[in-house]
Amino acid sequence: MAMEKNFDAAAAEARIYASWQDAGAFKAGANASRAETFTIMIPPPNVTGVLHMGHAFNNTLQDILIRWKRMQGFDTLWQPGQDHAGIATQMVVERQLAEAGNEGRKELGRERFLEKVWEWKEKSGDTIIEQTKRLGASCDWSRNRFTMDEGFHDAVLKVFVDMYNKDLIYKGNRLVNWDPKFETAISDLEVENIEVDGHMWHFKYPLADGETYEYIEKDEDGNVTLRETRDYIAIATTRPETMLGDGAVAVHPSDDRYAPIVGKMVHLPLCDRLIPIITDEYPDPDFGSGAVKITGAHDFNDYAVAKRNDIPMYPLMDTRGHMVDADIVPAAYRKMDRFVCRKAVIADINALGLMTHVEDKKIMQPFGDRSKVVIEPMLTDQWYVDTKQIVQPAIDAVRNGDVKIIPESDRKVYFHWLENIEPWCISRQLWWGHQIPVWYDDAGNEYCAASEEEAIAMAGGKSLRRDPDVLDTWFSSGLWPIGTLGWPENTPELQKYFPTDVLITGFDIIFFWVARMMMMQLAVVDKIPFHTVYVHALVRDERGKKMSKSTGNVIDPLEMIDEFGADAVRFTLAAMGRDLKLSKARLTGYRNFGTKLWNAARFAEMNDCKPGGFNPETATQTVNKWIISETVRALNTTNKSLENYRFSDAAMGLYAHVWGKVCDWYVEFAKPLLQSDDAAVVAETRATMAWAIDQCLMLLHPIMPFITEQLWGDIAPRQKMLIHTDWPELPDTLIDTDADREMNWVIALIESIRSVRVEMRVPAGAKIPMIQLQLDAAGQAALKGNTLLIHRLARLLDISLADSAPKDAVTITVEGGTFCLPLADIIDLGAEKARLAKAIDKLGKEVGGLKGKLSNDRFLAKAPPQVVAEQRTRLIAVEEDILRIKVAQENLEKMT
RNA sequence: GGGCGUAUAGCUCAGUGGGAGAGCACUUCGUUGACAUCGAAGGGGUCACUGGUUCAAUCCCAGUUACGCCCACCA
Repeated sequence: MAMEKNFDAAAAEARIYASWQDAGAFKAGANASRAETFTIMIPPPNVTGVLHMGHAFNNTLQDILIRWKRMQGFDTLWQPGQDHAGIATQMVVERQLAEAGNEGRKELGRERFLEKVWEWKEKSGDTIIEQTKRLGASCDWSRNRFTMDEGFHDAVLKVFVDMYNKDLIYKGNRLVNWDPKFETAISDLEVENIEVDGHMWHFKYPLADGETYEYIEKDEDGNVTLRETRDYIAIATTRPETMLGDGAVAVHPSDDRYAPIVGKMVHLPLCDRLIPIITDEYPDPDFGSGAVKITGAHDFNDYAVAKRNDIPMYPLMDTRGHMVDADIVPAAYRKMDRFVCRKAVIADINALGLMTHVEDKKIMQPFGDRSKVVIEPMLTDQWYVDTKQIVQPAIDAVRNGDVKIIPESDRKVYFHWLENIEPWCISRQLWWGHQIPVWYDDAGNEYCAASEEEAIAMAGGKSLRRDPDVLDTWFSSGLWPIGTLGWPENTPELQKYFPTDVLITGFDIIFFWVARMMMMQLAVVDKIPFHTVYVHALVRDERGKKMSKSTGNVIDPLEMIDEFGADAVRFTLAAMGRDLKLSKARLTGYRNFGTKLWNAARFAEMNDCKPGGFNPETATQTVNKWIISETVRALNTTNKSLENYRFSDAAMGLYAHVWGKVCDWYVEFAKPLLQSDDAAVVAETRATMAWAIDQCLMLLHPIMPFITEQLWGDIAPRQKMLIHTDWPELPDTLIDTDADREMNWVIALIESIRSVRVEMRVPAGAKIPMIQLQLDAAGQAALKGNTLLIHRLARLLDISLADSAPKDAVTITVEGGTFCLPLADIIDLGAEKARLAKAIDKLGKEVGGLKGKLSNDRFLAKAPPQVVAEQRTRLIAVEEDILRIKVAQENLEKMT
């Protein structure tokens, strides 16, 4: 069997993935050889979603950990699933219906619309699963769950009922963030405050009955700066249309300007209504006029003021943000859209001569994160989780270390939010979702139960109607860890895999999801949902911009997989570290890395390097002992990096090992050994080569599963697929420091020779002689043991001995010795002089620094002895090197 | 307004209280029996600025500047 020249990722990936699945390789507990479990819950993507780079990144990290632990023999479970994503999905389906020219949601009615959503879910729900598979994700798909599965649904309702019964969930009439596009309440987290260009309109509200007062403004020193008689109070607003719902004008109690008129009434323009001037701590005397119109039903601050002062609140708008058709709104404005109404109000205030001026102003405006329309505070009945009652355990668990958040800085973000938590509005006026399990009788009494039958029974057989609202999607995803494992049944899986080990997620859902899972799991089963939360950054484009469809800078992971292969995409994502700027150049580089590995394996195959039965302890050749040592180091680095979630360290460490050590040096070193006359040397080197490459495949498998699995099978018949092969366990006793030192010396010598050759413009193909001038015992041993390698890699003709350098020779210094290359015909004296001068200069600076330190008494007195010794040793080495170069310089002088 | 974070080579980023690193890009050379998706050799950095702690600071501390992000009800 001859290996292809390249790994044809496109052809191989699907086949390899299928072979894993056919073998049940991903199943919970597959390949388990120990009792310890390792569990990860996938952050469930939207069921109608498509895979984007964020998913690709997130899933890659999870898969790396799962594959690593699975190979180590842990009883692993990577639990996959999808979220029903209430608003997002309802939005998608509504858009689909509209595009297809079908009846809309309202025309269809709730039941038929939900049928459409389920149809859509069945049709498109597998898309993201198939896409996730292309990435190589080794989830246990046989356990795939959906947040609206029957069992999951039951769990969600049970939690609601339990929390309702414990008064952790209540219904309240208060101001909520209302999305006029989707016509539903949303939670604080779903509101994005964005700074926009806006205006501040300054109005006059006339005092009732034509009353006047003396308005006096003073500066900081108490000097009067303005004194006039006014028959009005000045107010300012960014939202003039809300004035129709004003219930009062508030001023600060300490504000002397308005003291004369506190308690008096003003005539609300455009409305036939008198409203009082009240005092409250809320108005800031230094801002605007210091007087604030109070619209309790349409502003969160005003709501609080109105509550405190018992000011009536007048809801002005309907669910779509249109002015209501009711007495509170003057006839002219009824049914108007809120923004149309704003213009009309401004025009009419102007016409009345009550507008003093308009100010251009940057204002913060709330937008729905999905709908992108301006959020309207609305007074409605909604269901709330009384988060303050359940938040403390979630704070404590992180505070006391039961749950680790990585990186640490995100702990602060987590604490800050939880310590200032507000009640969580969980009802949505949507149709797609878990319908709230509360029924009402005609008198309006509530019956909360897991089923209609129970509710009716509770109501004594009365006929009931169910609350039409559904739950916030995050209420159900907050139960993801226990819900997917079969809670409330005490399933074997729940007992075994819960609490889970690590949650890998983006920082953008720390509040939405992580914090809520913590609160919910602790509230429901009194256990933490996971031991560790690894929070990663957002994937950005190469200029650091957030990828978004509207910016048009989205890099589609599937296209990247098509172009570069899943392994390259995975390696790139793993290697990028915490900050994620994605570029094709890196993808190309890591695709090339796969090819490099492939070619190293081809080399091994061509040279009859067959794995099996090799015990690295038995290696005798220094070169082989050296690569074994390096392999142990690579293993240790990989383990340590992955244990600490240092994915990029793991990836880059393996890159450096495979390319920089195995391919650049070991393969080259092995070539002469493989041609040795000594059959034992050939056999050992073949075995070591095969072993070293096998180790690379095993270590790389979690990051690059496809190419490594393919090579694993191609190289030899195997007992098990690579995915289930035991992760290497190599003792540190295999690290041979003598071999290490020797090979590093050899490498340094070869590099020096090569460097001189290039600088002296020796033709790359030319073989040249080298003269050994002086060499210590260690050097002699290293040289003797590796003559063949040095000859070949430095392209030497021979090595001879001499006491002094001949004319026209270039000196090479290495630790413990001096060599020279006689280059009579080619040497460029000027270039050589410059080279030596440069080397001396560099070393001279270092000597200066070292001597400075070592002659400093305070350094000698206070620095640790070990550091002092180090510096001394180093000084000696550098000085020796300088000496050797000086000899070379003298030689050169003699020649000229 | 509050909080958090970042500043190291042209680019993207590692890193450590004691000799400044990697990948990519760049320059020169190369049909070396695995690999041109490659090889060899190079150039390139006041480690943002200022001050402090220390025998010693790119690293620790304080401040400054710039950028990024999160949270927040200034009408």
